[in-house]
Amino acid sequence: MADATAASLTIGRLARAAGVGVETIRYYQQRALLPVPAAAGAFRRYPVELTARIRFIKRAQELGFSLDEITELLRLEDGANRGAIRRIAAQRMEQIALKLADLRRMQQALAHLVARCEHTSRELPCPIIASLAQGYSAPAHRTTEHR
Amino acid sequence: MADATAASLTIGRLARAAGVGVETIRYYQQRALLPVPAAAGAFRRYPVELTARIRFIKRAQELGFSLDEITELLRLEDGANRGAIRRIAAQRMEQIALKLADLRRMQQALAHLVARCEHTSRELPCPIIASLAQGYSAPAHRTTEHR
DNA sequence: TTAAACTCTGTACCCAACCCCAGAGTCAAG
DNA sequence: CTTGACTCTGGGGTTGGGTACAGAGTTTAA
Repeated sequence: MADATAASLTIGRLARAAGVGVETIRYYQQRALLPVPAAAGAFRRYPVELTARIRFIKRAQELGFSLDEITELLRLEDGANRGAIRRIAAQRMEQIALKLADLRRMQQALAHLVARCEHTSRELPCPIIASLAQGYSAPAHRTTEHR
Repeated sequence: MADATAASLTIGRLARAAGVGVETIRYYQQRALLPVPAAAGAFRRYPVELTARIRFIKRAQELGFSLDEITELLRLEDGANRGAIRRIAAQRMEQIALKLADLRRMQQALAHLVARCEHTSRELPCPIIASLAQGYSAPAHRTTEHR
């Protein structure tokens, strides 16, 4: 008769309850996003409350937070330090703004090229190709995006 | 006598001329984005024209094309098949549009949360945290299964 | 009671686009 | 002719967020 107060789940049930895979839970444990309960017998048992914690993580990911950022948020989970929480959110918004600007630039450039390509006579070279062949900007230092 | 028309470079010089690392060139060779010239003596020699090809690749990357897409573009480099070229560009624009929509949703959600956080009394829980704790929308797949 | 379904630990692999290193050979300037 | 800068091949590692076994032990429902 285990205690009736803290219902507990096997890792598989917890995973299903939270809508993730077992491996994900173990991975989060490695990343210290989730606690590793002491084994009761051969297998570990997980309090149901962890379901909410996993959902928290997943929801934050939907908003684009990295697991590192989520670790921070989780550290502030009690909500006591709103300044810190808002700072993380603001940082994330700034990253988003940068990425948006980036994508809008690409979109513009592409739209421009495609439009030109549609209106250029077949005798002239394709403007998309031509532009790519010429327009490479600075080799200042590699600027390939990698978030 | 070696031809005076086709000046040739060592891989290091080519890399510097194109503004990339030697490793990058070798990598592009593996990906068949660049030809591997037959070795003349112990080392290979690269025609200067490859500089333009590398710049083409880099410029296309700036516009967000993947190396796979660039391979396609390079296959169409002569510009004969504009329809195909435009299709690739259009695909890329669609990817960008999707990503933009995605980011705008995130931005909105975050802005909303931060604003609420700023205007909520200190007695109530921080809305950012509270929302994360609750709002997770379950993923369609993987309820029971493993694939 | 027995077989399916689960859990444990540990390691390896996936993607993209490279970067870095070792060790041996080679080329070119002084 | 030496020395230092380069090139070759071949392998490994990086980041992020996981996924996929392998092999052994355990639980549980029929």
